[in-house]
Amino acid sequence: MSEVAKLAGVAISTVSRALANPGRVNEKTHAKIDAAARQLGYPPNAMARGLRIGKSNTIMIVLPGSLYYGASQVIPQILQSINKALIQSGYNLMIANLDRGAGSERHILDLPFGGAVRGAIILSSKSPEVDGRSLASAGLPIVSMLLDMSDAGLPSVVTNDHEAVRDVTAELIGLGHKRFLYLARPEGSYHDVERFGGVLKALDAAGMPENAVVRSGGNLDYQQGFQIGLEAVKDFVELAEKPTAVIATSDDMAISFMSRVQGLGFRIPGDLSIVSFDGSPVCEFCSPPLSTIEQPVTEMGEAAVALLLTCIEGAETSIERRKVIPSKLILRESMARPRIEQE
Amino acid sequence: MSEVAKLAGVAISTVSRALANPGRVNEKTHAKIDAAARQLGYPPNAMARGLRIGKSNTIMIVLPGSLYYGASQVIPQILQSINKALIQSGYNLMIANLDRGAGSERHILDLPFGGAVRGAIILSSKSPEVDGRSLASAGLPIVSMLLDMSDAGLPSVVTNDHEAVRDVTAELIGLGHKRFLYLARPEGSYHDVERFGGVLKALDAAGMPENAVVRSGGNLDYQQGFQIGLEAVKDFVELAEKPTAVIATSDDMAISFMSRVQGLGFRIPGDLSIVSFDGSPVCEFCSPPLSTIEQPVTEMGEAAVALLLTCIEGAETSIERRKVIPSKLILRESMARPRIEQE
DNA sequence: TTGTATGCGTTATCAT
DNA sequence: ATGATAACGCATACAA
Repeated sequence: MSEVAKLAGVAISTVSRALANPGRVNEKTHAKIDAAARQLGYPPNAMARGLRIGKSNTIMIVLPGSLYYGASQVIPQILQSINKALIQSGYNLMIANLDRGAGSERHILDLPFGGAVRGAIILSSKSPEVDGRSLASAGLPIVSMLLDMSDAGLPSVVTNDHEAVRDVTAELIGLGHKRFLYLARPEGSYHDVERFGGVLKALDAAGMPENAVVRSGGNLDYQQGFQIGLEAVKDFVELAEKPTAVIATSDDMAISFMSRVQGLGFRIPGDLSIVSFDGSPVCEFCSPPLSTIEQPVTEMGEAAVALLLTCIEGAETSIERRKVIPSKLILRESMARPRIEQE
Repeated sequence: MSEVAKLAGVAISTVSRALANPGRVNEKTHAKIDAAARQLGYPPNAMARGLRIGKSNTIMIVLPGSLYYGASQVIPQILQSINKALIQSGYNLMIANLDRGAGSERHILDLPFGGAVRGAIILSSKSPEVDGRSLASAGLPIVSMLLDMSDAGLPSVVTNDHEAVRDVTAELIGLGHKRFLYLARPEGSYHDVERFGGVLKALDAAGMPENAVVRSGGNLDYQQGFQIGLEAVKDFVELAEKPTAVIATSDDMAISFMSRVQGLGFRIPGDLSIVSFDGSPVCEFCSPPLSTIEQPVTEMGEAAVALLLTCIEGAETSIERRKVIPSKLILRESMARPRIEQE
């Protein structure tokens, strides 16, 4: 910077002003400085700037390991939309994986406490915590995504999990289905509560009993979606009264379930209708093409960034605590009327 | 840090030494300093440290937009393995998307030139370049991954694209196949050259003519894998002499091709054998289960990190220019003998 | 082994 | 509107 100042014939502080505050410097000198900077190929030093102003321009995304598996595109799409939105506002994106073991938690916490990051987008219900330090205690703006953590004080961006599942269940009921198999996420998790609640709501609205739906997979703490689908097939074959519709809470579960259950001779959608959650592009090419509830992850990513930047840039106005972006049901051949009317 | 020094009753420089160079300080004082630091919850400031030593501890991964789509898990798996390996060595991972438009290129270049990153892992053949600045000219250690850029002077981590495709083609020939359809990546790209070269090599070795294989999809510059598969179906139906085997260069292409072509009444593997590339977990649940060449992306990520850190930490020894990690052919039902012997 | 002092590149405060 | 200067938090050369 001092070289730029020398070449432009001004003081170093003037250069700083010209490059940072576009308004506070004479137009002519500004032009001279710009020219000098370009000529010298002057690159502003991010760390010096960060040290001086006490703030970084890096945002951290906290991803649980469980999100990394499967055919859905949530991780790539989210990363892409978030990064794009951040760059437009002059921020960078840093990845923080929340794996098992204190090592990753410590690393995640070192980032904000070391002043390296300015804000965080978190996609996990459990926030890292070690040695009494937590993400929240770092005094860092945090936005939750996918999961509603607004009760814990975190602005959240979610989709309408409950209503979407309720609606598709109602749709299945309307088609004539009376017994359901529900492939669950870990029991008690946000998504499990919301989505299974949607099933129960629809049953209730139709005057059907809660035991019209059988759960599978929810007792497993952490695993691949494909595995849940395979386990669910075992549960399915043991059921005396076979469900005619399956509601899966991820495309992976649905895909492995469908594949295996077809191998056992069950016809889809003849014997069994299936609908799942996520909206992976690959669902279109399953046989039969799989109905799925598409999560608008791109929009959710953009909304999360917008919310986070609002927190960071400290708009006086009270920030939104919870933003819901509706999902979209994509109907395909895997859903139909049950072939055999029950009872 | 000064507070820690005061509490421990030592000078600030001693604290610095104790925390950075574990050897150069008395054991007793070290303990005192550690205690004081813990008591105060002292977090070292990453930016101040970076400014002082002139180096950052952040690594950048440059991802082309084209990698983001599809059912394969390359992006998540690579990110996970790279990040894990980096953390173990005390580095952080920053994402840089190489999208179309100069905006993203400029942003990518600002990172190294601004001193924000210490090294880069690049998964694209075209390195960003704007205003005469390029990634290479930033004087930054760079490692290429997936693509062999060792000719351009970049240490590279790749899989054995050529040999893997050659071998699987030979396997198909051994099964009795005589005509092939090849679903290509963008023509002339590294992967296209390597993999299609493998097909030709196998044909040659079997004394078969080059026109035993028909290419599809390579004329398209940039698009989703699924789309290539759909286009290929159009090409396929127009062929007078139908191939009996399809070699796809991504699972996405294979999945959409297989889905559509089955819809037209072709039987797999009866009428048509299919093998693809990537090793996505979802292939196991296709109907029929899809043979695929599994890219060892996790090991490749780890190797890329190891290579990059070698460059950074400047081992005197000459660094490896090209590391090949072999892929693994996963044979499933989509490959079989052709039902109808030709001619 | 430990303390003192300087500088990394930038921004902000205070003069001019 | 611009220039001089201090300070951000840390690491190191040097002195003790």
